[in-house]
Amino acid sequence: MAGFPREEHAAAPRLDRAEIVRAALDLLDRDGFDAFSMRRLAVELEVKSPSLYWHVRSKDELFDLLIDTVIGKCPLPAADEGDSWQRRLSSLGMDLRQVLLSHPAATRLLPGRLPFGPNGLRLADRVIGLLRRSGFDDRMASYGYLVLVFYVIGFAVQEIAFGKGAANGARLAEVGRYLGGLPADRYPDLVAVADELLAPRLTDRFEFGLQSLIDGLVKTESA
Amino acid sequence: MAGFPREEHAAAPRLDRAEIVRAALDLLDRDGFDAFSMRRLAVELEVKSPSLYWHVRSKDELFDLLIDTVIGKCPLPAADEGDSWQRRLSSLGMDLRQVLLSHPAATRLLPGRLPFGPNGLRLADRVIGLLRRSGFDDRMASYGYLVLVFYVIGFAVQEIAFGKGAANGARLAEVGRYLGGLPADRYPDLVAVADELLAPRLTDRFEFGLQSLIDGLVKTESA
DNA sequence: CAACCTCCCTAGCACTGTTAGAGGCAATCT
DNA sequence: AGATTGCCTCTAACAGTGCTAGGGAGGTTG
Repeated sequence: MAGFPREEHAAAPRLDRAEIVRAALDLLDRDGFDAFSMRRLAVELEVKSPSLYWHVRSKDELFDLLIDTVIGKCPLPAADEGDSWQRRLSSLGMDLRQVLLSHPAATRLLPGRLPFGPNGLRLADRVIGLLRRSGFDDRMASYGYLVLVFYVIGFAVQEIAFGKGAANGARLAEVGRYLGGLPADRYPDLVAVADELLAPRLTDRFEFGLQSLIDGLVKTESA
Repeated sequence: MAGFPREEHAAAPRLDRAEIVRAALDLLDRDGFDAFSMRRLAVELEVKSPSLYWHVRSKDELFDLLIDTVIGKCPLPAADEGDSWQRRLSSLGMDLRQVLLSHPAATRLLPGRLPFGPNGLRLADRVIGLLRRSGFDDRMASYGYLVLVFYVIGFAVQEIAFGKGAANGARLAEVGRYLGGLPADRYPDLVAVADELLAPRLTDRFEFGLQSLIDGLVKTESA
C-alpha cells in the first residue's frame, strides 16, 4: 500500500527462453500434444503469441528445446562406480524410459528429430565413454550407444501410443477392447494371446529386450 | 469418334478410398511429410479438397490407412518352411525395416499410432503364431512379437530422422557436419568415435540389435 | 538530450482441417 | 414418363494455425 512500485511489477516478469520451455512442457503434459499451439502457449504465459518469436526462432526450434530438456532430466550413468558396465547401462535404459514416459506428449515430438541437443550429446558422450572405458573399441562403443538409445526411445514412443504414460488409462482400455473384439477366425493366434498382449506388463517386456541387447554386447566382448 | 460416350469419361474416374491412399502415399514419398496437406492431395487428384471427406473421415483416419498400407507391403513370414524360427524372424525384421525405410515420410506418421490396421494385425498374428508353433507359450510369444516389432519400428523411425531412407543424403551430411564440429573438450568420447557414429553402417547396427533380441528369445527356450 | 537496444504489441498474410449445404448425375421406383 | 433416391462433387465459409512486418513503450547508454 505504501506505494512501493518495486515488487508491484518492477522486475517485470519478462519472458525468457527457459520460462517458455517450462510453460510449454507444462502445457503439453496437461493438455496433450494435439492441444498445443503457439497461441495457447502465449495465453498460458499471459503474452501475445508474436512475442514468443523474439525468444524462439520457430515452433520447431522450441520442440527441439523441449525434447532436450526432457532428456536432460535423465540421470547420467555414474562415471566409474563399483557397478559393472552392464548394470550401469541397464539402469540408464530404465531411467531414460521412465523420463520419457513421464512426459508422453513431449516424447511424441521426438520422432523425426535426433536427440542431439546439449543434454542429448552429453548423454551420448557418457554412454560412449562408459563403453570405451570398459574395453570396447570405438566401433562397438558407437554400436552399443546407438542401438541402446534407439531401442529405448523407440519403445517408449510406442508405449505412449499404447496409452501408457499419462492418465491415459482410457486409451489403454480402448485398445484392449479393440483387441478383445477381433474375429478369432481371422487372427487366431493373436486373439489367443490377446490377454497377454495387452496385459500391463510393458515394463517386463521392455526390460527383457534391454537385457537382450546388453547380452548381445557382452557376447562381442569375448570374441 | 463414333460418339461412344463409353470410354470418354463415362466410367468417370471417380474417387476411391484406395485411389486416395495411393495418391497420398505418392505425395508423401515425393514431397515429404511437411508438404502434405489435404488440399495438396486434392490437387493431386484433380479434385476439390472437401470431396476427400466423402471417402475418408479425417486426415487422421487417412494416416491410419497409410501406415497400414505400408505395413501391408511387408512380406509375411513363411508359415512353416524349412528355416528355423530364428531365421524367419530375422528375415521379417529386415523386411519390415526395409519397407518402412522405403516410405520414410509415411513412417513418420507411425509414432503416436499403433500398427493395428488389418495388415498390421495379420502381421502380428503370423509372428505370434510362428512363435507359438515353435514351442513358446502365450506369454513369451507376445513378448517376442512386441519387443521385436517395437524395436524394428523404433529403429527405422530414428534412422529416418538421421536422414536415411529417401534421397535424403543432404540431411545425413548435415548431421555429419554437425557431429563433426562439436567441441572435443566438452564431448571427448563422442567426438572420438564420431566417424563411427555417422558411418553409413546403420544396417549393421540394426542387425546387431535384431540378432541380440532373437538370441534373448533363444535363451528363454532352454530355461 | 538524443540515440539506442530490448522486447512486447497490433495487424495481417497465407495456409490448415473440416463442415454446411447446394446441385448434378445415374439408377430405381411408380 | 416422371418422380424419387442415393451417391458424389462442388462452392463457401469458419475457426484456427505458424509466422512476419512494423510500430512503439521503456530503460540504458552516448
